[in-house]
Amino acid sequence: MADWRPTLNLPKTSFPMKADLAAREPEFLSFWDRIGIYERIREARADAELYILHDGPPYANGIIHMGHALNKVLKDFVVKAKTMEGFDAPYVPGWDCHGQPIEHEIVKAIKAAGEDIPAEEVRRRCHAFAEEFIEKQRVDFIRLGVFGDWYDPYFTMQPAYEATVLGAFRKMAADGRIYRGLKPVHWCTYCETALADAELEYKDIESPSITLRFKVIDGLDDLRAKRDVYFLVWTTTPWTLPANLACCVGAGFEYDAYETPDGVYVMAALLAPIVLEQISVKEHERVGRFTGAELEGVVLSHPFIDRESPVITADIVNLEQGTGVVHTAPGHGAEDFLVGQEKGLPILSPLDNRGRFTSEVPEYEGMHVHEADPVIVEMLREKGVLLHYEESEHSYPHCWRCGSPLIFRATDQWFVDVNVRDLRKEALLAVRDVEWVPRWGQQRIHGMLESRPDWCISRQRYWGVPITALYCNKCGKAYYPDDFLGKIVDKVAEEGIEYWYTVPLDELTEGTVCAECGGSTFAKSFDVLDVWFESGSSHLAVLYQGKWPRHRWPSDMYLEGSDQHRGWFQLSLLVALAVMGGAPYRTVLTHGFILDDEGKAMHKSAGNAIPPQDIIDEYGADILRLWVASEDYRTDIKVSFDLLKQVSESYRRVRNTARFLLGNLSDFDPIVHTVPENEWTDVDRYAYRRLARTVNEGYEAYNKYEFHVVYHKIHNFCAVDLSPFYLDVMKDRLYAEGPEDRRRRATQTVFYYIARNLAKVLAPIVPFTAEEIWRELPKQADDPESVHVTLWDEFDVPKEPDEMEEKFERFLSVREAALKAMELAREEKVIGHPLEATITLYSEGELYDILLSFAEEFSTYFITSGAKLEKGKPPEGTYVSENEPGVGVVVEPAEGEKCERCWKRSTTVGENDEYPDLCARCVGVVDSLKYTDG
RNA sequence: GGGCCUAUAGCUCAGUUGCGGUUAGAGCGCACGCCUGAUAAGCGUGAGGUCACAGGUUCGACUCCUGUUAGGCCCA
Repeated sequence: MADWRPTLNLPKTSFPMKADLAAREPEFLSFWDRIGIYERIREARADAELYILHDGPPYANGIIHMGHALNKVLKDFVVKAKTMEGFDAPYVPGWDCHGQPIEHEIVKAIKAAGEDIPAEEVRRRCHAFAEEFIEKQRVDFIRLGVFGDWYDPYFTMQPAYEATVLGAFRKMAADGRIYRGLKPVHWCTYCETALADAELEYKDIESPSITLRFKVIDGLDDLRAKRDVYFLVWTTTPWTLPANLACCVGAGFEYDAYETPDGVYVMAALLAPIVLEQISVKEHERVGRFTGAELEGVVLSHPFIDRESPVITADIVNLEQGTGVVHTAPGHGAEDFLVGQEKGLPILSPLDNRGRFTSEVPEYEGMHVHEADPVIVEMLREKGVLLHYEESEHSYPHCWRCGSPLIFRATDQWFVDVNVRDLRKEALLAVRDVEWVPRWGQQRIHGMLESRPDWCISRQRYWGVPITALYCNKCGKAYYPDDFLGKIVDKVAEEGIEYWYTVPLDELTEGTVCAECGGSTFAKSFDVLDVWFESGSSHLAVLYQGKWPRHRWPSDMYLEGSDQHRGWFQLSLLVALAVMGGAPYRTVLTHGFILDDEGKAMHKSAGNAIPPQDIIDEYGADILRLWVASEDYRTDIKVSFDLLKQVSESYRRVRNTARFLLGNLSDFDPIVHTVPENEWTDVDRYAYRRLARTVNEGYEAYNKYEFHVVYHKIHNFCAVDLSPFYLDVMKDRLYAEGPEDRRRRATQTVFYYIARNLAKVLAPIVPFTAEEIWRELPKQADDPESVHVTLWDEFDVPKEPDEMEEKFERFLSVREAALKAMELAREEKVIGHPLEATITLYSEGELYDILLSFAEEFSTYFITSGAKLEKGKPPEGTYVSENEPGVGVVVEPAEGEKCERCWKRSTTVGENDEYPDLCARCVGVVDSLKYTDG
């Protein structure tokens, strides 16, 4: 029997079925590097409108995790999509370099080695540390297929950047937004230094837990008419009592007043039974009930100092323990401080650096706070205000260096006043003009801004941009006039922050006189700026400063995790409003966090983290990216190897679809063989329309940043329209007709459009695979080397499905019935392969007319050897369609013999003497090949 | 404890313009079958859902309201 295979046009391509992405992707990376893809795109879009996605800098202290990967991939989706939409979308990646975590690592290592290192060397090591991780992260980000200015990124430790940060500080100072004030910080009285949160070690300690009474001296007149009235207050830190300035109640809680033999006691209603028991009061009678809000304004007297302590409402009160009345010392607690700020309380912190009471508390002057608790408790007992005492164990912060218990102590700090020039109000307004994706982002940041206190911008650390002020040695007043700061900004721009540390003091202070006291000697400030102040200035350094060409202020988009509503989004906004008078972004897009497959947050410490590198090694960056695209990032998203496996199955479907298209284009040259649309067959037109809709809807979804919609559209197009229908049905035409058959060329034309546009619409999501498809694709004259330089093609299609589509959808529904009928026939062993069958469809009415227009191609669309349409009701016992009532399908074995070339059954097989095993069509084709092949 | 958010088949998502209306859809995976000219592919058929739970509004709720549960981010 002759082998007819050589006479068929079977698919031929070097595009492999197996992606082997882990191995192949690096080849594309070096290709992109070789052609300078980023610059290539810049050149191609030189005259295009700008679109600026400004990169939020990741912190340079570790290798990347899934959160980084998610964030950078989403950014890359936006940048690549905008680029293909026609914008010039430069992307300058950045890194956040200063700050406590890096300093902590370095200092820890120094400590472990027992070294004694000057601050200058600490900074040098921090610098090197940051550089090391920038390089590691850079390599990993590039590996993800992210395009950007990787050879010229921004770092917050670049001198120009540091100068920009100081410039922002200078501008705010000039506008009177900066002030110095007191704020409590964790303080070690032995090391005499402030500690950052990460330097705290929590240990359980025993401490006194006391309940005492504060006498009411104003308010609650009715009750006081008869008896003395007291509020019961609970605390575990008696030593902070000298700094008490208020007592807090919860506005919404209920408070009861109880008459007792010792006076009237006020406490939270819910806690009263426990408290009364504790203080051993057996006789009591409720004589009043108030809400916390009603108690605001009552004035208490301090139990042992001649001072008033007003009752105020605050949401720091809880009813888990104590009395529902909270002793409040704004100088000694973070919550107390915030309450104090809100209610306008002063800040009192009568302690010196070594933790000893100052002359502000004459009774205990010189006493160390760690000795004060028992002394104060004893005094309270003597005065008769102590109602209950016990020891209790609880978790308390200790110094990571010396291990001693810490205190909260108010210290001088630098602040940005959020009320000067209505900064906070401006922010609340600005937020309304920004597009938030998803929408609720606006509510979230608005809520945070509403309650935001002044911004404390100073830190007592080594590794950061110094607050370049002087302090008068005589009066302590800070000196930082505009011209002084201006000179320093210029120097830092050249030399970096080391300038400040190394410049001789004389050079700075020459001829300077303190405006406050006339003093002429000064000391340098060694506070550094909050790193949020630095990263919050990135828009100035990157967009405005002019170092990066083709940038402008403000940006079009900020894109970060939803935690940044409090962080970068908010602080960038404050800096931008203060310095530039507007928001630094037009759109803010936020994504959720990464969860494991059980929906639990992914943390290295929880042991459920999957490093991006593992995914790349096993599946490749395109799979990781496709996973990102498959999920709706607006909520938190899960990742697991099972999930990735699922994504890679979907990937294979799309890849194989592309491969099939490419395989059937091996003899197609678009310049020579393109067939105009008016010569296409109906199914080609329908397939092309499906392509047009998929692509247009895909671009629309890109525009709305709904990448999961793009993913599902493309996948559905491949898995519903193409593979099981158009591609399957066209095989006979492509394989068995002569190469130059006009209808075959028409289908190839559509295949070509599909493959080409599939590559384009896929490009932002799977840049490697899209490039691989593009490379295999027959080229047109002015096609660029890389798909990423191309522009998307918009398709002109009617908004609503037109008659052609509607008829086709209807036909496809009938086709389902035909397939079902064939499945039943297969079960009954009437047929095996569809080509062994012939089909008769019964229909009437309007549907008959529709089907009639498809009847000529029935056997093509059903992939059977024969098919015909009959008007009228189906005979008894025929399979009837579920979706299309009245449509019946009869499946019978096809007549004739199997053609050995095209495998269809035909009564024409055997008619030709020269080719007795071929059908008439194939005889014709083979005959014509004889002449063309010579 | 507070603010913001999430919850539809085993999995990923739709569910018709931020505003209620027949039997809640698709793909993947799974099971079974076909093919062996897309072959570590392709085709077909099928089984999977109390729309987290509980109330309420309504003629009617996946959709609106309240509460609960579970989870996330931020804060305390």
